[in-house]
Amino acid sequence: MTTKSKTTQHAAADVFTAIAHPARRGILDMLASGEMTVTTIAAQPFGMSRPAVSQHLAVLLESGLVSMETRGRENYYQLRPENLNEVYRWITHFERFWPEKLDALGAYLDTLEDNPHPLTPSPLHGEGE
Amino acid sequence: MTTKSKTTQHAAADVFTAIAHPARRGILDMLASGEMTVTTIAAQPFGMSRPAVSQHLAVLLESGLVSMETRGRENYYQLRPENLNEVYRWITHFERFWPEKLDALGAYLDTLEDNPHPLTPSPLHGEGE
DNA sequence: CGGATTCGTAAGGGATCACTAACAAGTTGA
DNA sequence: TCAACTTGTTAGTGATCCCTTACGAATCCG
Repeated sequence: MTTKSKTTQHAAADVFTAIAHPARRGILDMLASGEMTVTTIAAQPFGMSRPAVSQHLAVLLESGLVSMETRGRENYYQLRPENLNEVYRWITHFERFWPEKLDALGAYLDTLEDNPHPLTPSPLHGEGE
Repeated sequence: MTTKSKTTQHAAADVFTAIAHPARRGILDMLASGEMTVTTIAAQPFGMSRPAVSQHLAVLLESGLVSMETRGRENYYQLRPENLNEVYRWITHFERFWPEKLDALGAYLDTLEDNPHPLTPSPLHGEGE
């Protein structure tokens, strides 16, 4: 049912907004090395407390850029780059200024969208533009 | 340049922040069809006044995503996709999850940064969905 | 069982953003 | 020169964001 107010801080799950914050990009960069817990991420010199990291992770989670898996008392966050495809698609929109090599990748990401990983809850890529 | 307080509203010229707003992306989409004036852009059903568009253009201008050229009493805004390369580069950072075709384009955009040739806007290409 | 972890979330305040209305400066054409 | 047009900018308000502190729930280990 798309619970609207889940985290009290934000209402939309826009991917562009999610990657707008440098800390959020840094978190995604870290997650590219493998799944991590909140404590591990917050241990890095991000300059903010663990709750702040947790809130950023909530934004990333709702935008679909990361996924969470609870194992014991630890929550492991994993990168979910498929949902980055919305940004990629938009940038590809300007491909007429660039080489056409982008087109091939765009098609590939297209197939990813049709056949996502079984873990992905696919939280609606609406936002018709 | 890099005058800090130029528009009173923002302080940073972050490209990620610039493309975070849907209206700003819409403006960039329009500019992909060719250079336009503020009046032409504001004439589209964006749902906001001309000053609002002007302020969004100021953000885009400072982020380097667009450039302005004053001709007579009209200001023509042109798309500057090379500066979108920062976003593209970051997304490429996750290329290990994607095909390696991205790498070639990244290098090409690198050369674009050094040699920004005049872009060739296709007037009215009918780029709709 | 009880203390130590790990974590998400509520509450609060400070900062920034986004928009509208009003104004001032520069340009065009008669 | 004067009126019309195009534009950027300022002031001001309402909303949103981001972070910290504090708290409660759940889990692991001795």
